[in-house]
Amino acid sequence: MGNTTIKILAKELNLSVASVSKALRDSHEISNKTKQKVLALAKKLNYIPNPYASSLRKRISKTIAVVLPEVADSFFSLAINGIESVAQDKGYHVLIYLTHESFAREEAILNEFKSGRVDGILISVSAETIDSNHIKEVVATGKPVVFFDRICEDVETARVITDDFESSYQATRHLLQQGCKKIAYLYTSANLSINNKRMEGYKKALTDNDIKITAADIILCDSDTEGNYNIIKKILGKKEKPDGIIACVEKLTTPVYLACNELKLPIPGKIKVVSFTNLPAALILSPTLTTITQPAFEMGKMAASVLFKALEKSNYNLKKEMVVIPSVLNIRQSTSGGGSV
Amino acid sequence: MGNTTIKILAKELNLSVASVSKALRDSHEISNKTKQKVLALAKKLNYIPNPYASSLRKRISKTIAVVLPEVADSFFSLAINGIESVAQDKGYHVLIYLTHESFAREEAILNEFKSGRVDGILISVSAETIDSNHIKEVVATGKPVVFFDRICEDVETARVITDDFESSYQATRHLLQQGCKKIAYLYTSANLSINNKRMEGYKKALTDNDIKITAADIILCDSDTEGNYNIIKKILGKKEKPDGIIACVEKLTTPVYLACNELKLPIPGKIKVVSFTNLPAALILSPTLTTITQPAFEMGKMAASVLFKALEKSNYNLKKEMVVIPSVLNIRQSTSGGGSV
DNA sequence: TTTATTTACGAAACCGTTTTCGGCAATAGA
DNA sequence: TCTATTGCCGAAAACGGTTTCGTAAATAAA
Repeated sequence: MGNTTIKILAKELNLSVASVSKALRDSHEISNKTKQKVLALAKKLNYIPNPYASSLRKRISKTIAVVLPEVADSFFSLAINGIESVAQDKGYHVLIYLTHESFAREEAILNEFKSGRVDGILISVSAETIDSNHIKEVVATGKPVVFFDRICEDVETARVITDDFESSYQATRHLLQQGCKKIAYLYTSANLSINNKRMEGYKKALTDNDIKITAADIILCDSDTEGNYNIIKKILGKKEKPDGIIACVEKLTTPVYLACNELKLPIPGKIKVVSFTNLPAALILSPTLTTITQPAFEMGKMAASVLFKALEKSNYNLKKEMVVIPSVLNIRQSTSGGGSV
Repeated sequence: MGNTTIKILAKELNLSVASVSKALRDSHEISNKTKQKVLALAKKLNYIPNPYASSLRKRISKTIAVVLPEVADSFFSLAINGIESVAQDKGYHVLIYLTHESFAREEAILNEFKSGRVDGILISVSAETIDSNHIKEVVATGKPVVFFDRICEDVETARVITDDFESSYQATRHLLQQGCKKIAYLYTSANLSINNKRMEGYKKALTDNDIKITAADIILCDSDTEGNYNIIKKILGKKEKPDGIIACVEKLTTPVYLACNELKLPIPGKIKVVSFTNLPAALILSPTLTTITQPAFEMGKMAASVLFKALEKSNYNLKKEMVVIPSVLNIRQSTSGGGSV
């Protein structure tokens, strides 16, 4: 397709390709008069530089990668919005990759980044990711990598996270203050940094309040809603059932509510519920849901900003960079009352 | 960063770069013995081809673009999952662009696609998009474009949509059957194909049931939740208030429920509600929400599949291609009862 | 006036890969 | 034995920009 190239512009203007290239990049080596002519013709012919030719020569792609587990829940949706908005501002393009929580895919994707396809990487690791060599290898090439939300503790690079420990601690304490005696902690993956931090916060709040931690109250859930529903129903069906629940990811919210409805366990009367979620619908659940909302958009934006700082000044040191943006506990009906109906 | 290139492999093996290149692409011109040696060394040195060099030479980028208004609600999140899954299967990369419902951005983004950065485009147009020349221009270059969900009627290219008219008709009829006499239709943008189709379905259902259409019942909403809340509250505060609501986009759900709560208007007792949404939380709202759920994931997947058909066989004709994947009406409590509490 | 410097441009190499074309040797066919 | 074919490989020209370096003319400095 007869796309206009620099060569065409050059011929048309009786200039060399070198001069045209420089004129387009506003080089001081080119007179204003010539620049005007070049720009005018470029505009007239709707000249659009071939990005790959440019990338090849300059060894810069003006592209970043965002690798995510999935874009199913509202957290990553909002994060993408944040990331994309700053990327667009900076004139960068964003490639998106989903690992679907698979370590193998994550490895393959990261490996490809050594090729120079992208200038920098934003990543939130999969739930299967225990080993982090694939990431370390990319970091070792000098390409800036910034973690957001789900990080690998043992990789020395920038991270943008929220205060998982602290917010989980607060949520647990809140439940205790509301009269809960036996709080269950629901999670979905044993090796995610965020889950561990949240679990630690939960445990700390319990021990700080002289409540001993019961292994049976820490419940590993499934990945599908149906399975989780059954798991939760089983837990809540026991004689020694919890009177409080912390759901550490958004998708556990629905099965929890469903199970409570099914078992005729009134929230917050018999059981109080708090969930890590960004769902706007928390406001219209019945009862309205007490949530810990993560600053998803801000985290995406911040992660991208940190990345661009590294891209713009090559000497910028990402190793020690760490930004913590606090989550907020929104207290609503699902945890109200002092244990009474 | 001393990335291994074909040149390095060639020197190491005493071969020409041409031969190495051919060996890597499994050309018949190269003996098996040589291929083995090349592959072995490539693996050993973790050779990763420079994608931009390849793209430049082959004039193929192995990349597609997905342009979306935003990734805020669950529809586009699910669609991205669908798209990405087939792209990854095909070995393609996906660039994501958000227009944030701005026509100007959409234009700029589309214009850039003439450069060869991407091989094909998946697009759901912005709410501001009335004129479609920017899309026609890209189509005219021969680059495959497929619309999904939000289409431009006047651009001749493939489209993957859902049955907006039909499902809206069904939803409206359902409300009528449940006893509604005055149904309000809430929408957010006047020039979106999907909104128009839905509105037509709504109108047709009314006239088919001998109910005359009242302009005041067709309500243009805002883009922010706060504003919508006020608008809806005003509508529902009037003496001649509706007894049924169709919310044509997901984000209208929360303000509708909030307004009803605030005004002590029981759902479905005084007013019945149905919403176009994919929110899993519809199940745990109180009352549970009757929804029209769009096959978001499937639409994304299908749109990508259609695009790849065009990418794989260049003679494939997208002009007439059109896939309609039906939405489904999930009847729940928010529309139950014959008008009684 | 002579020399030094600046201005404005062009030739050519280069980025890493792909592809065309040509050629040499080994094999097959006559 | 001589020719035709096949198998295997390399030289070189692309792809479309960017960048280095050289240079002629114009200007400034001496």
